[in-house]
Amino acid sequence: MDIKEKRRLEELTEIFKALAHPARLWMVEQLFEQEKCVCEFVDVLQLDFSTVSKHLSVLKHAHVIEDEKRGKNVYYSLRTKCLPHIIECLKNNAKLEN
Amino acid sequence: MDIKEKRRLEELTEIFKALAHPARLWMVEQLFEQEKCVCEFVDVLQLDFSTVSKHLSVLKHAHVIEDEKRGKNVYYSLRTKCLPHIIECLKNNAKLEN
DNA sequence: ATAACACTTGGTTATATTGCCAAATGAGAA
DNA sequence: TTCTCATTTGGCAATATAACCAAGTGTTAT
Repeated sequence: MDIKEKRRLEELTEIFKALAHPARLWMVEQLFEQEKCVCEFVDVLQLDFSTVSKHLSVLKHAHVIEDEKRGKNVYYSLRTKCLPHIIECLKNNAKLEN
Repeated sequence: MDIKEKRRLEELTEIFKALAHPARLWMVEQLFEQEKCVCEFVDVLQLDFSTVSKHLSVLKHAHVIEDEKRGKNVYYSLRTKCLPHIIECLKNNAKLEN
């Protein structure tokens, strides 16, 4: 396995890592429909503001979401457009297993 | 967020967690074409036999792969058939980013 | 300018993950 | 039966991740 292949795997892995947390996955799903600001997540998740912010940062670094500051708020939106489809695939797969 | 929704998120998260490691992701990709036994992975990954076995166990618990013992060997094969498609989606997405 | 607001960043502790080694298992060969 | 061979399991140390609190940043309101 060469260095380029290792890099490819690490980049892909970073996306899966970003999605591998219930709070992050939930936030990503919330963004399927429309953008949200950080405070909207904090209320529902019952996590510290800093914790939610860090989770969003992980998703942003993996290029799954992107942010835009407008006024006092930072709005996050979905960047990886195929994610709704991916989650649908996995959900259907899970059904077959039971 | 109710208990059922939490469970759904955790199950989905388990799949992403399983894929969130370079060695595991690589092994899964190797299974796109055909089944493999554990020793075939060990040689290339340069990891301990026990380590590879544990990685495969994680993927198996997430229902991403399945195993079948035949003779002296254990053969692993892909169970989540949509994975090649999913990885293709993410790869294309990454391209747009650069 | 100063205060309030919506975040982000730094630091710390608790918990989870990963890797190796050594020992256990289970099937086929001798 | 006893001996390999292929793999799994248990245990431990190193590293990574996740949560909170406190402090910092940048923007808007007063």
